[in-house]
Amino acid sequence: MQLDPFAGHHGAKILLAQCQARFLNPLMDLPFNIANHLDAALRVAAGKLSLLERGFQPEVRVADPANGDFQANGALAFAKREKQNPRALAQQIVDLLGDLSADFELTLAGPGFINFRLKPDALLRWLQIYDSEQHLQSGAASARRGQTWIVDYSSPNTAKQMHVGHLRSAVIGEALCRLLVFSGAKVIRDNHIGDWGTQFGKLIWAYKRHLDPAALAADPLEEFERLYKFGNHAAEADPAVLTQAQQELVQLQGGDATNLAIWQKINDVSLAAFQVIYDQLGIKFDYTLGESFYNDKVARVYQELTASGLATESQGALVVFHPEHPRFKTQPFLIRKKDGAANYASSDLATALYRSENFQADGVAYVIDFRQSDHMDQLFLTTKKWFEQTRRPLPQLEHVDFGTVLGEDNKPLKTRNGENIRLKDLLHEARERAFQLVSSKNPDFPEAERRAIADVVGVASVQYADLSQNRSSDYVFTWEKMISLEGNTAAYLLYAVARIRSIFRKAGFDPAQPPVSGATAPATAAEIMLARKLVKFSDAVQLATNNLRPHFLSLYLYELAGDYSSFYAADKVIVDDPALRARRLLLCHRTLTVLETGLHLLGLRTDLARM
RNA sequence: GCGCCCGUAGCUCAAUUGGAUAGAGCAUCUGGCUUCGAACCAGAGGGUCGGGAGUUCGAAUCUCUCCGGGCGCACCA
Repeated sequence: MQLDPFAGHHGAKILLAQCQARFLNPLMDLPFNIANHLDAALRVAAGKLSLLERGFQPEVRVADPANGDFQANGALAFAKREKQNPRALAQQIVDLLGDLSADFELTLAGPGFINFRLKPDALLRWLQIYDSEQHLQSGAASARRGQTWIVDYSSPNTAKQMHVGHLRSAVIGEALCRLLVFSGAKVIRDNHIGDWGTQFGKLIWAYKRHLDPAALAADPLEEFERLYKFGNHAAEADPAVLTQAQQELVQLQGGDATNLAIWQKINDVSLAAFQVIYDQLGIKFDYTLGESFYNDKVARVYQELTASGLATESQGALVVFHPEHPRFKTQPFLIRKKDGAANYASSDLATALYRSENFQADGVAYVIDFRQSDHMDQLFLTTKKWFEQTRRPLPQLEHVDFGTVLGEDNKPLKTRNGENIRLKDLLHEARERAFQLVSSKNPDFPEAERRAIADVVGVASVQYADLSQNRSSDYVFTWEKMISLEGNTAAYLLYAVARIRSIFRKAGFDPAQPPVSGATAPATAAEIMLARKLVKFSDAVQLATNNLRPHFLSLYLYELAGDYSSFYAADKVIVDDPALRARRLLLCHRTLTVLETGLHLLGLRTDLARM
C-alpha cells in the first residue's frame, strides 16, 4: 500500500481513518477487488445468522450504476430455498454490516437486493492506492498464485502462410496468456505447430524437381506454397506422381537425410515468417513443440491405452469408444490409422501426457476453433479416463473455442478470387488504412510519426475487433467498422489515451509523476461516474480471466473510455484551484494507468503520444 | 439420420451465466468547438429477445417443441 507523503490535511484524515478502521476490523481496508471484500463481509454476517452451513452464497456482483456499485443477490435464492421472506432476511444481513457503512451506502431494494454504493472518500482512497500497473497487478496476482497454465494457441501448419483463419487463435490466446499471468499464474505459451503432416510428401516431391531458387530467396514461404500447390495438382493429375510423393513421405518419416534437410529448411523458414506476424501481435512463445516433436512419443500412447483397455482395434485402426456417451459410443476417436501412422489424435494425446509430466500443468487452454469441438471432447474424455487409470493428476482441460471470421457476405472471409486472406496482407492493409486516416486527421504530423501511429492503431484495431466480441460467435470482419475508428474500437480507446497524455504534455507534467497530492474526493457527476468505473477494473479482469473471455475486459475498457470522454467534456482539468486540479489530474492519471494496463492485457500496444 | 453452436433495434454486437426498466456503436434526427484534442460530447426515435408452451418471487439466459442458419460425424489436421 502506498500513501502520498505530501497529502494535505484531507489525506492525513484519511490515513487516520484507515488506521482506525484496520485496527477495528481488517475488512475495512479497501482491497483491489472490492466485490471480494464485500463477499467476505457478507459471509461474516451470514455466519452470525448461521446461514453459511445451510448453503448461503452472497452472490456479489457489479451493479447497474443506477442501483449502486455492487449488489448482493444471495438473500433471494436462499430465502426461496428456505421458504423465508427474502426482504426480511436481507434486512437481517444488512443490520450486521454496520462496519461497511464507513465506505458504502447500503440500501435494500426490491424483493431483497442489497445494494452497495461507494462513498466519494472511499473512491479516492482506492484511487490513491492503485496508482500504477505494478500495483494493479499486485492487487490482482493472488487469484491464481501457484497455478501453472499452458496455453496452446496459434498453431499454424508449416510450409503455408498464416491466413485469417489463424488470427483469432493467436489474438485470443495471447490475451488469455496475459490475463492469466496478471492473476498470478505461471503461463507456458506453446505453439503446437503442424510440422509433420502428409503435405510434406507432395511438397518435397515438388521441391526436388520444380524449385525456383530466385523465388525461394525472395520469399521462401511464398515459394513453398507454390510448390505445394504444384505438387498437389501434379499428384491429382498423375497417379505416378502421387506414388512418388508418397515415397518421399515414407523416406522422410524413415529418416532420409536429404528429405529431413528439406523438411528442416521448410520449418525454419516457416517459423521465421510466423515470427514476423507474431512480432506485430506482441506474441513470443516459450515453446514451439509441434507434431514432429511427439513423433517418437505416440507409441507409448498406443501401448498404455491398449493395455488399459480403453483403445480397441476397429476396421484395422486403433480407436477409443466411450460407451457412456450418446454419440461417442459409436463415433470413434481414431488414435492410429490402419496403415499404422499417427494422426492428430495420437499426437494430441502424447502432448497431454508430455505436458502433465514435464510442466505439471494445473490447466491447459486449447485455443482452437469450434469445429473441432468433437475432437476436443473426445480428447478430454479419453485423457480423463487414461489419467485416472494411471493415477496421474488431471489438469483442468479447457477448449477455448471461437467462431469463424466472416466477410460481409456472411461467408468465411476470402479474397475476391476465393483464396484465404493472408495475415501478412491483412495486417499490412490495416496499417495502411490507419495511415491514411491519421494523415487525414493530422496532416501536419511528420510522416515518420504518422507511420508509427498507424502501426500501433492499425494492428490494435485488428486485435481489438476480435477481442471486443464474444469469441463463441462468428464475427463479420469489415474494414469500415474496424478502421473507421468509431464506437467500440481500439482507436476510441487509444484516442482517450492520447488525450490524457496531451493534457499532461500541455500542462508540462510527467505522466508518470503527476502532481496529485492534495487531491480531494470526486464530487461532480462526471468525476464520480469515472471513479466508480475505475474501481471496477478488477472485476472486469476477473470476469475475463475466469471465463477465458477477453471481451469482458474489452467492454469494460470501452465503458471506461466513454466515462472519461464524458468527464473530459464536462470538467476542465487544468484549473487554478490546486485541490480541484489535483483531483482531476488524479482521475486522468488513474484512467491512463487502467486503460494502458487493460490494453496491454489484451496484447495491444499503447505507445503513442498523440494520434 | 445423430450431435454441437447460433437466432436480441434497419446493420454489427453486449447483457457479469436465473436478477431490477434488455444496453452500446453504426445509420437517421437535434444540439454543442474564440475555452485542456470535435477520431469527441449531450440528447431523440428505433425491440412480440425467431414462434409457441413450461419451470418460479423473477427467463434473452433453464426445459420441451416447432421454424430458420452455421458446423461436425472412420483413417486431413
